[in-house]
Amino acid sequence: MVRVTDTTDLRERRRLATRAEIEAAALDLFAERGSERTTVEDIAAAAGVSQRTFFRYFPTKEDAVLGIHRSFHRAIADRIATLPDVFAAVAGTLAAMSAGDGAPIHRLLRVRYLIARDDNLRRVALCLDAEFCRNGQDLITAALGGGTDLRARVMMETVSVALRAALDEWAMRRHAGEDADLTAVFQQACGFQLEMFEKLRGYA
Amino acid sequence: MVRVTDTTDLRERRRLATRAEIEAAALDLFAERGSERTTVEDIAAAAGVSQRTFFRYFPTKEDAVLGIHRSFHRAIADRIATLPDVFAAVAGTLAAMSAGDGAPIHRLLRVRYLIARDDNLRRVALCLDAEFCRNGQDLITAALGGGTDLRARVMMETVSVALRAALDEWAMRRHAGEDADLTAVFQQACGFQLEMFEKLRGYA
DNA sequence: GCCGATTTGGCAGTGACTGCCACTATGCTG
DNA sequence: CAGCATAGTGGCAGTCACTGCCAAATCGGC
Repeated sequence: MVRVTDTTDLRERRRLATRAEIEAAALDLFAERGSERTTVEDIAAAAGVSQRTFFRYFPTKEDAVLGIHRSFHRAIADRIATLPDVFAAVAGTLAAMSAGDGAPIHRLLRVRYLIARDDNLRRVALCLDAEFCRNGQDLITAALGGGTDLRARVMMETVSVALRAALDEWAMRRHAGEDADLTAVFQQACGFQLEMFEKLRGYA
Repeated sequence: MVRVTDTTDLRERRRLATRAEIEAAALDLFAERGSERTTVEDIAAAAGVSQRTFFRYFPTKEDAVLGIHRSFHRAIADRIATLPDVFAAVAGTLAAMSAGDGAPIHRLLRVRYLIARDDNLRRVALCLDAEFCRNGQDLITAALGGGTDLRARVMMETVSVALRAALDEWAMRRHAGEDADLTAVFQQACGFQLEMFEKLRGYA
């Protein structure tokens, strides 16, 4: 996504270039000293723009690095909209991403690794996940028809747990040198959930 | 929890009274105009203290109303520490609370209803839930022994989903006049999860 | 009634973010 | 190619959350 070239409009190109520059600067600074010890002024200066301009591109400093996160959510939501099986939608997106040219997955890896070690960033990412769940919830209730809103919510948030945990685990393992597969880790996380409910069936 | 009397120390009593006053003021103001449209100055003035003093009692304005939330988490964590079955721990806490004198559950009801309608508050509460999950995760790995940290995380976060959804659903229903039972709603939420994984077993 | 510890308020400062205004650059039009 | 509407940028002032610091008041024990 977000290809800097591929557009004839100079203004548009410039805009995308600036955006990319800010994102890169934020990524570097966050990795270096953490998001809390980095000010918007720092990021803006590193990207060669004013603070005011920074806020025209991103609403918060955390948002500057969470772009892939957002597009990742969008990709999953698109799948959910067509086939309303949340597990399949996530697994499919993960597989498609792993099979792709590698750029998005590398961005995701870097950001997820950052998130895993940065409390502030993790909080913000968690809120984004919650937003994503609300969207997905609406898609599911729209597709499967109304009735219990609670069911759709629980479904979305439950896969979201497995997905989030898998992303963190994957990022940590990859950073440690292992060549972990995202889809595999996700399925492992789902496996733990399944196991929980296998035991639970005793109660209910 | 937080009994205003029951202490001989006058200072301590005063402190608790001030704390309770601030909490009540925040609760009222948040209910009236939402947490974002309420400033710390507003809360402090309503509670009859300075802004500086407010921040000696609570680190953020959102924290002023999330006290029960915290003690609720503590109660669950205590149970997990003794018996490391997360479902049982949550269900047990819920049952004990419902059976109690009613004060904590009414506070919880009010706050949860607030949270369900206030985006900002919901975000903060979600972050508290995440913190709670991290604690619980540590307790589980400590009790059940190490190995996969991922499993403990997934377990905690998965029950947390059911719990959070149940709390919201319960608060909404109760506010609508129905006399919904928290434990029952929680079990319903868990039931939806179980159902998900019953279908999932086809894939795996 | 005095002393040490606690609590409080005020004030200045930082950092996130917004609204406003003037300035510049772009790209379209005659 | 000059001229103009529009988009993009920077600066500035302002609000709000939150912190550190210092002085005044209060409390509890002697």
